[in-house]
Amino acid sequence: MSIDRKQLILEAASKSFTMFGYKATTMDQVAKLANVGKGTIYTFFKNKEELFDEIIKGLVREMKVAAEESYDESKSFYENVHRSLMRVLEFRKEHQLTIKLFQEEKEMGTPAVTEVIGTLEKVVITFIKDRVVQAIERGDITDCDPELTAFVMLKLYIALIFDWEKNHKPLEKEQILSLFQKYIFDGLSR
Amino acid sequence: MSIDRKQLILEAASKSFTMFGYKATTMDQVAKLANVGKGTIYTFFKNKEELFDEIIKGLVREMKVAAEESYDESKSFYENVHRSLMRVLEFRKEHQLTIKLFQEEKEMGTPAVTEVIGTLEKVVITFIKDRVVQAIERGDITDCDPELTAFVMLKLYIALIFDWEKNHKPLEKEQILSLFQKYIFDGLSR
DNA sequence: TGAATGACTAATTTGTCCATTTGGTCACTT
DNA sequence: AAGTGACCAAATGGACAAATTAGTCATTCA
Repeated sequence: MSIDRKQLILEAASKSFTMFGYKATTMDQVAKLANVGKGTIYTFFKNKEELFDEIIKGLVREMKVAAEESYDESKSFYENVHRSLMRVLEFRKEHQLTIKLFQEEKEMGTPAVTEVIGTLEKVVITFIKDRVVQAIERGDITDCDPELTAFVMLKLYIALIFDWEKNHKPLEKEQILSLFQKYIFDGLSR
Repeated sequence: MSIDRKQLILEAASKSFTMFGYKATTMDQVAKLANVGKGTIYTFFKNKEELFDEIIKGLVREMKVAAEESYDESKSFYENVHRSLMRVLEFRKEHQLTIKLFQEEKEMGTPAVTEVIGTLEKVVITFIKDRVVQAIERGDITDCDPELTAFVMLKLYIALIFDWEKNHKPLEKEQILSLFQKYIFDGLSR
């Protein structure tokens, strides 16, 4: 049996997207990186955008699995957020790709990237929202709008990961976690 | 004494920036709107960018005065944040301008606008930071990194004002205030 | 014989003019 | 002396050409 060409292509494309972004990676380049003919790519993927979407779908799937694995019914909501966040932050490769995509979205506005980020955010918010609903039912957290809460958590995460680095040195994983605790869970009041 | 032409120009430009953004307002247009000759503008302002900067300086000054007026030493930090936020949200005209600028920054990346927003954020963060330092000293809030806290507060504000509207109906002033209370001050924990 | 390929084509992007617009000046008016 | 708008140089936008890139398909070869 020959090597799995589809996998080779996915990995090559993923690497290229991470390094150069969506717009700047050419299909020729992906073919070269994957050591396959360009035509081969098109036997597995209808076009560039579908190749991109499949990579994102894979990323979402892995993230979801990771977040679900780290979920423990018996632990508190905060504990679970902590563990999920930790797991997500440890996905260096996937994380790097999303960072690159956020960059490209911000400074070039590539439509395919904008779209992907939109769905990515929707998926994440839906995921968090469901957990928030459970947490409210269980009485882990105070009553709140689950969608809005998920939205705020995601925005806080993005702000700490992407925006803070623009003018300051990056935050450590542990810092990000403790900031989540401080701002979202405990609050600043005495 | 004739009418204050400088003021006329500032108001006309401000109005035009608010309606069409920085790039799309022409100096001819501003002259027409202000009912002055184009040359007159250049007797008061070196160029378009300086005219823009003066408008922003004015906006910052007014905001600062408003925030300072609404500050009351005898009240708690949260109470003061509440009052300042309320005042800022009531500046319809200035608020409209900043919204337009944020839009232009996001979808066209006009350099002059990017720069202005950068300094605007710096000013706001410095302002909040100072208040946070005081609040910590007074024991109003738990110990925290003042800069990071100011950053988080600003980002939360921007997320609620600008980003939430992309996919949901705008939040009311009262909602925004209560969300600040919920997420930043009280926390979600029970 | 069918999976893989890369030369080929169509479509998109980039680069280069030129026409138009716009920021900025200044001789002239009031 | 303050104010102006015709004027000029610089920036911008649009039309067209050149170059790059996405996507196809006849050919190869295992």
